[in-house]
Amino acid sequence: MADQDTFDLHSFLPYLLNQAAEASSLDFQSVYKSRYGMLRNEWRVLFHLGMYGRLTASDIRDRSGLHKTKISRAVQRLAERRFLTRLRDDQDRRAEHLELTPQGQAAYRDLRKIAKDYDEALAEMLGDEDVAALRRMLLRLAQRVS
Amino acid sequence: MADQDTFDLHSFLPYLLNQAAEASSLDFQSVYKSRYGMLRNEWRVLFHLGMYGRLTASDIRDRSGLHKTKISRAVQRLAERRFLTRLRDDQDRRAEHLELTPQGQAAYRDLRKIAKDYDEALAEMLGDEDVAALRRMLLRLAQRVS
DNA sequence: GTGTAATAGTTGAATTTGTAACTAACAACC
DNA sequence: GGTTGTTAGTTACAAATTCAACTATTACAC
Repeated sequence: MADQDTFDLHSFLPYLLNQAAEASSLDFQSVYKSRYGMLRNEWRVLFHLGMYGRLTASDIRDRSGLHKTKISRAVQRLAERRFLTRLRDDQDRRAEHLELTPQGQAAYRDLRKIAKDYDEALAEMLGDEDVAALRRMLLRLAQRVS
Repeated sequence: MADQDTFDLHSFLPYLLNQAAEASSLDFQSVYKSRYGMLRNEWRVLFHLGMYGRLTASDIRDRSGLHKTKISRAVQRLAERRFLTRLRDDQDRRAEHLELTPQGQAAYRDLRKIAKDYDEALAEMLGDEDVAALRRMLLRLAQRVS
């Protein structure tokens, strides 16, 4: 059992990444969940629309890597709750342009502020570590892993 | 829309962490799924037992942070497939001691080798970045975020 | 001992996610 | 202008996760 080999689960990158991601997600989740009853995919869609303005579901998929069914359902719920409006494209009637309502924009600005503060708190927690290098490495890992 | 403020979703740590974690998890998932038909919680339980030897479900919960229902169901499936055995404790008959079968140990060693190689490939992909610092920071974030 | 609380682990119902199939609209080719 | 292929987005069904309730056992107080 547990024969000798230098492997430690707790320094295995996929495991570490998951633990860190889960912990920070849960923290931030409690914010958008309690304040706006949103789910993870919903705040992601909200943020994309908040940052880039009017987009179609496909635009969001291309930018976020989120699967189209997740986007479809997130958009549905956000529309029901009047955070965004859907506008059929006249040229291509398959596509829909999504845009935040004033209420959606307000929620975006509110959450963006909180996200920013939270991000800064995380960075501070890392003390004198090189947080810029952390972001660089995470981006690298996210972009192409295999 | 998108009014001026310095916030970028793509450098937001919880978002980056999730993207990186998801990408690397999916990669590694394809290994244990195709080779042993395991799910994520199952390889985690397998690894804990492989590394530490005989443990109870509660031990695993304490060490991994996994929820007890996930552990319960993972153990059930691993036992069905003869990767581990369950032994009722005589002193405390609520508790069960879990231990890998020879087959479970073989799977563990096989996956551990692959994990190690994969981890090294990830580190290599990061080139001359400070991977030790990355692990340190992730551990820090995982341990207590808020 | 008897009653109450705590712990180990399981189960069931409600949500959420993943996968694949689907509809509708456009594009391109003949 | 009809056939074939592609794209936008939705829906249906299966699988996985969450949450709360549950059983069985132990611990503690009196």
